[in-house]
Parts: sequence; structure tokens; C-alpha cells
Amino acid sequence: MPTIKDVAKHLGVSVSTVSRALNNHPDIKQDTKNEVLEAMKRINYTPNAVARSLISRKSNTIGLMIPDITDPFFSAMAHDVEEVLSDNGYQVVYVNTSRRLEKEKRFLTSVMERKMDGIIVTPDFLDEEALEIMRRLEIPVVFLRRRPPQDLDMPFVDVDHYEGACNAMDYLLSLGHSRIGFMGMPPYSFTGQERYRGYVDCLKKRGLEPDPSGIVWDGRTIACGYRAMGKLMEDYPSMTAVFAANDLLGIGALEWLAEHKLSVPERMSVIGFDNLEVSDLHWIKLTTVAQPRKEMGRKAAEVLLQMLTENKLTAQSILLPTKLIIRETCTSVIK
Amino acid sequence: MPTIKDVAKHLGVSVSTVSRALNNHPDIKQDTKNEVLEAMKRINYTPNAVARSLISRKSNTIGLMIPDITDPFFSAMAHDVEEVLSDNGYQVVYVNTSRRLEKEKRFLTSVMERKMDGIIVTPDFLDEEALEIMRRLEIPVVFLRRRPPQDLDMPFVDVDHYEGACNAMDYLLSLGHSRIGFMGMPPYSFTGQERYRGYVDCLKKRGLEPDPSGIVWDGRTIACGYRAMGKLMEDYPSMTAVFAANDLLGIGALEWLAEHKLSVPERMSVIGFDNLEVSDLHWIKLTTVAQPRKEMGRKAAEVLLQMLTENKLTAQSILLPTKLIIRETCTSVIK
DNA sequence: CTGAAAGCGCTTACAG
DNA sequence: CTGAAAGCGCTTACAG
Repeated sequence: MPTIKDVAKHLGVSVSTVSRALNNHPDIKQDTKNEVLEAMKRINYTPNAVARSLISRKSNTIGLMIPDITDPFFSAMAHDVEEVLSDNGYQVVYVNTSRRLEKEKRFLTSVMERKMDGIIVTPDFLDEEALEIMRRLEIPVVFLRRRPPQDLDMPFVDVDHYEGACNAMDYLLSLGHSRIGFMGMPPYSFTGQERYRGYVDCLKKRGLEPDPSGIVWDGRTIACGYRAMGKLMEDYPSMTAVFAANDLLGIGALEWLAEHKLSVPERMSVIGFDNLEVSDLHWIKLTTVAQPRKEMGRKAAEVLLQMLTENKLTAQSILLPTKLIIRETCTSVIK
Repeated sequence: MPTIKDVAKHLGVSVSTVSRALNNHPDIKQDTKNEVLEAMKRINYTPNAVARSLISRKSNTIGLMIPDITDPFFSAMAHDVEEVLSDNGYQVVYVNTSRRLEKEKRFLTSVMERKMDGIIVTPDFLDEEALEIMRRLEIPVVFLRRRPPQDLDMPFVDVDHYEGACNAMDYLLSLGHSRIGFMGMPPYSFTGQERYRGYVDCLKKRGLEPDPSGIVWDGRTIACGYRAMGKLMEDYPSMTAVFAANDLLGIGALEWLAEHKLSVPERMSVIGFDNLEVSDLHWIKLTTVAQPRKEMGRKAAEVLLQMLTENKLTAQSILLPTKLIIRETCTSVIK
């Protein structure tokens, strides 16, 4: 691989001159610059970004830490993050944590060592050691779908899960339902907690007390929703509607109901959260709450870019609005 | 940020000694090594991977070029690629090309400049210039779901699309169907071509001539399948079965059939290709051909790793077998 | 086992 | 406008 030195020798100029041509430095004659550029082409010179990084202290790489790229949410966000970042000359290093603390820490360590310029993170388990690394990072950090810990003044970008849950609940309530079940994601899930908070608050706001037998916490998959629906029908048979904390759970519920010949929405209204592609399928048409996934990725990247150009370690957080998507799985309660 | 020099000064030893401690070099007394390691902790020293890369000519970075991370196939592969690579100390830089040549080239250039150690690529449009860069790369390259150009002796990892299509067709044929329609993906799609080849060959093998009015090329989405089904029913009404080149198309077909009250599989058998999660949904139960997606990513990473450790620029390609998944959308033709 | 020195491929004051 | 020199943070022969 030819280096800047080879180019210089080839032309009988100094490396400084070659470097100046490479970097569009003003202090160089147009003619020499052209000659250098041509010589580079001729001998197939490619600048070594590693050497440049060492000196400039800029690696032009951004780290992206997500739980699971296989989750349509994160892949949608990863898509837009990459798009806006690469359009701005950055490359993105991505890591699936698989929701494992060990992997989160490995990522953060790598961020330090590799001198990444900034990161976008969706951590699940940051412990004290991980936080300590984050504090020492000295680069822009934006939290995606997670809140930064109290003592870290870092921005986040997320959807307003609480408000979204309230939209869903208010809709159900407006339809006359009062015995509404809830299917939650695993208890440690931040988004799950927020949606649950919306469920409880909306009920209370109307003077209704959430019935513990109408609440089930399981996983986040279709199979979980299926199981949960069975359990709810057993424990809370008077229920007329169910709020599933995500679409997958809602679809599992729909499946259980279809198999048990309980008509939707006549016998049971079902509302989800996420607006997955599948939810719009002809056979499903799940009423749900949509989140602007791609926009979330885009915004996260933009906030990071802004911090990078303004050379700041903090910025305004963004809470994006959700949108109720009314399809065919909810109806007013039969009087 | 403290450097190796700070550690050395702090301890009154030379930087060589510090470096040796850092790299588990044998030529160092255990005691000094411990002291150095402790000092590093004390002053929060983190090695600078950029500087190390410059000298070692290893960036420990692998590039991953895919068309669209949002496609469940690529996200599944990206997941496993990251998993095996990161377990081996590599970080992965990923790029969505969005099937644009310009982005493919930008990626390749970046690979050169950033001195990546190897790449896994799924290109759609490599032109001469792009190929020229690949030839000069001098690092291991593995093609994922694509074939390398003739003159590049590089390995690929893929599923045997042709064989998969034959499985699907043979199944339909064994069920007694002879008027079988075909829904293809965009004509430039390599995988689409291979599946089409299987469709044609299997028909011919049985002495059947593919009927041009039974073949439609559109896009790769549900909406395309919906449209395609309408067109097929118009142009080739005697058709009793349809082979959709991917599940999304198959699902679109199913949707059209459901809306037009044509029963599946009695009136029309439908078979897909891909085995997406949705295809197993209670309402869909699409018979299809499964591809081992995650395994594909894993294998691609393993082949790359092998080339890296053996220091070779080529390796054995891998063609993974598909599997026919029989569900509920195909039946034998009514005599 | 330890240290001084050269060098990886660049950039950037500093002189001229 | 151009070049010589120092230096980014490391590693690695080479001496001792």
C-alpha cells in the first residue's frame, strides 16, 4: 500500500505538500495540488484513516448499542441512524447486547479504546462500573428508548410510552369498557412499566380500581400473549377488553380468542401497542398505538450530530408523540 | 486521557516495559507486570486502539455491507454475524446500501481507508470501479447471499435457492398440480432468478411448458403479491396453484384470495419461500420453504474468521440446504 | 528482564 | 507557497 511518502517521492515534493493537497489546505498552489492529486490516482494511493485518526483525535465512528437488531423496532432505528450518520461521513459500529450486562460493558470499553466520537445507546442493565465508564467517556452520548441515570446529564430520544398508553386506555374507556385487562412485558422492561403506568392512571382517573386478577406479566412474544389470554379469561372472565402492552402480545391474544371461538371485537376488544407491520394484515387488523420508529432513529442521530458539531456533551431530549391507529379489534361495550 | 507514557512516568519505568505488561509479553518479570497493571488501574489508563492499529496493521474491525437491515433476513444474519465476530474480539461496522451502487462504493472505499480486517458483503450492483477496489483490498471477503464475480476467487455463503424452489415445485407437482403460476421478485434480484430457474426446470422435467400468462414479476411486498394475484387470476384463470418467490408475495396472494372469497387451499394452493415469522400465524399457516437465516450469518462470520486466522484470501463456499415447511395452504388438486 | 530508539502514516506549527 | 521537524500513542527489534 502506497503511503503519503511514496506520493511525495514520486513527485519530488515534501510530504507536507502532499498532505496539504489531500486536505484542501489553502496554503498550496493550485497547480501543485493538481499534480499531487493526479499522482495519487496514478499510484493508487488511499489515505490511511487510522493514522489520520491518531493525529486528529477523531475516528469518525459512532457506536450504536442495541439489545437486538432482530427486533423490528431496533432494526428500523438502526436503519435510520446509519443513514443520517453515514451521510455525514461517519461509520457506525453496532453491537447487539442481547440484554446482557457483560456485553454492554464490553461495548463501552471498546468505545473508549477505539476512540469513537459518540454513541447512541439502549442499555438494559448499566451497573455502577458501566456508569463509571460512561462518565469518563467525554464524548456525546444519546440514550435511545431509555432514560439516562439521574446524575448523567445526557439527552434521550424516545416515544412517550405513558401518553401512548393513555391514548389506548382513553379510547377503550370512551367505548364504555370498564373491566379492562392488561398484559405486560417482563417487569424489568422500562417501556413496559411506562405503559403499565398509563393503564393504571387512566383507570384511576375515571374512578376505577385496577383489578389484580386482570393483570398478567409474562414475556413479549405471541406465545406469551396466547398464554396470557388464557390466564386472563380464567381469572377475570367478566373482562370485556384487554390492553396488550405490545402488538405481539395482542396478536397472541387474538389467536387464543380465535381458537376458542370468542369473537373479536364483539365479545372481546383488544388493543395493542407498537403498530407492527403484521398488525395491519388482513386477518388481524389490530387497533394499536403507533410509534414513529424510523423517526426515532433519525432524531437520535441528529441530536448526536448536533452535539458533535456544537462540541457539547448535552442536548435537549426528545419525546416523540404516538398515534392511535384504529382498526377492527375494538368496539363499544354491549349494553 | 492518560497514555502509556504517563503510566511509565508514574512508575519510573520505560514505556517498553509498560507495553510489555499490556501485551502479556513473556519478557517481563511477574512483579513488574503486576505493578504496571495496578498503576494502569490507578490512573485510569485505557489503551488507545487506534495507535495500536496503526502499528499492528490490524484494526479488529469487520465491515458488513447489507441492502437493508430492516429486512428480517438481513437483521437475522447481522445478529449472528455480530455475535460470532464480537466473541472473537472484532467490532462490526455495518452499512445499509439501500441497494444503491453509490453507497456500495462508498463502503468499499471506507473499508480501504479504515484498514478493516475483512468484510462480509451483499452487493447488488458492483460495477467495474467497485470491483477494482475489491481486487486491491487484500483482505478476506465473503459474499453473503450473492455470488462473487467470476474473476474473484472469493467464497460465498448462501442458501440453495434453486434447490429450495425445486422442493416447493416438486411438492406442488406431487400434489397433482400442473397449472402452476409464478410470482417473481424484481428481475434484477439474484435470489429471485434462482427461484425462477427452479420453477421452470421442475416444470420442464415433468414435460410441462411454463405458461407465460402464469408468470408475473412485480416487487417483493405484500401489496405486490396482492396485485399479482389479481393479475394471475385474470390472465391464467385455470391455475390451481401458485408459487410465490417469497412469503410476502404469498401472503399478499392469500389476502387477495380471502377478499375474493376463493378458498385456500381448496380452490387455490399457495406456496411461499422464506418462512417468515408471520407465515406461521394462526390465520396464515403458509406452506413455504425455510432458509436457515441465522446460520447463514454465523457461517459467513465463521468462514471469514477462518480466512483471518489462516491468513488466506479464499475459502470453501457454503451452500446451506433449505427445508420444506408444510402447513395449510396447499392440497392435492381436485380430480 | 529492562530501556533507548526507530517507526507505523499521517498533520501541523514553524521557518523560510 | 514549500519543506524540515516534531509528534499522535503505541510496538518492536536491538543492546545491554
